[in-house]
Amino acid sequence: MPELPEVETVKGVVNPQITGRTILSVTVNHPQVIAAPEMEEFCRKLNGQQITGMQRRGKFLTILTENCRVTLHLRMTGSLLVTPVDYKMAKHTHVIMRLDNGMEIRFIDSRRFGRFWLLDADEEDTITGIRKLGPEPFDDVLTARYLQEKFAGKKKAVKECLLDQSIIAGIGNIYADEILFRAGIHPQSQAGSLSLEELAKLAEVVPQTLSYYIEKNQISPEDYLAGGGWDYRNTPYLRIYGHGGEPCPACGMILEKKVIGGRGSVFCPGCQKRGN
DNA sequence: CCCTGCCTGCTG
DNA sequence: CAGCAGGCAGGG
Repeated sequence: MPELPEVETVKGVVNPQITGRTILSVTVNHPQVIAAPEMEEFCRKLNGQQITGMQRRGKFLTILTENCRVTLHLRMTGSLLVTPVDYKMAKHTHVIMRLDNGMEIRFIDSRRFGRFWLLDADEEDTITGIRKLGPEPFDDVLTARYLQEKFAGKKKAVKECLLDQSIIAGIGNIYADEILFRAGIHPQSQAGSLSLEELAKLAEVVPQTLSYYIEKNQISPEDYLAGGGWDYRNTPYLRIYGHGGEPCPACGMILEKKVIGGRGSVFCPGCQKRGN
C-alpha cells in the first residue's frame, strides 16, 4: 500500500511522538514479521533503548535508537500507530513497543507482508531491499541523462522501470500511473525508446508529483490515529488511479484500465500516446 | 527474464 | 465464490 508520500506521512506523524522516548518492552505476536534477527534477540536488544529519531529511505522507515536501527517496510497493508497503552487493540497487531510515557508503538498488518529488521547502530546494512535502492526522487542526480543511462536498451515498459526500486526509490503502482499521466507518456512505452525530451519531462514530474502528494497527505496525529494510520491518503487528489472508465480530467477521453507488468494500470489514451 | 509465494479482506 | 489488491524476495 504505502508508497513514498504515505511513508513520509507516517514518519511525520510518528517521529515527533516517539523521539526521546525509551522503549520499556517489546512484544511480537507473530514472529515471522521479524525478518532478522530472531524474535528473542530483537526484543532483548531494544529493551531500554532510547529513541533518537526516525528516517525514511524509499518506502523503508528506520527508527534510530542509541545502539540500534530498526528498519521496517509496510508493504501492502502495514500501518504504524502510536497509541495509549489502553487503546483498543486492532486485529492483526503484530508488534508492540511499550514506551516510557504510557504510549505504545504498534504495527498492524492484515496481510502480514510487512517486515522488521534490527541492526546495530554502526552495523553495515545487510537488508537487500535497502542496499539495492536507487536515488531518492528528490536527488539532483535524477536527470534525463540519468534515466537515459538506466533505461538504455530496456525493452520493458517504462512503468515497470518506474516501479524498479533500484532505478528510483519509493515509487509504487499508484504514483507510477499519476507520474506517467503528468508526463504524457504511455505506461507501455519501451523505456529504452523514450526521447531525451520525454525523459526530461519524466525527471521533472517525478519529484513534482511526489512532493505534491506529500503535501496533500498531511494530517494531524489525531486524525491519523482515528483512521488507523491508514486512512490518510488523499485519494480525492488522484487524477487517474482508480478512475478507469471515467473521463480524463484533461481531455475528456475515457481513461483506459489495463494490466501492465502484472499490475493494474490506468492511463489516458488521448494524453498518453504510445511512441513505439 | 518470468514466475511463484507470502496473507487477509473486499468486490463483483 | 473466484479474483483481485497500493510490494517484494527468491528461484528457475
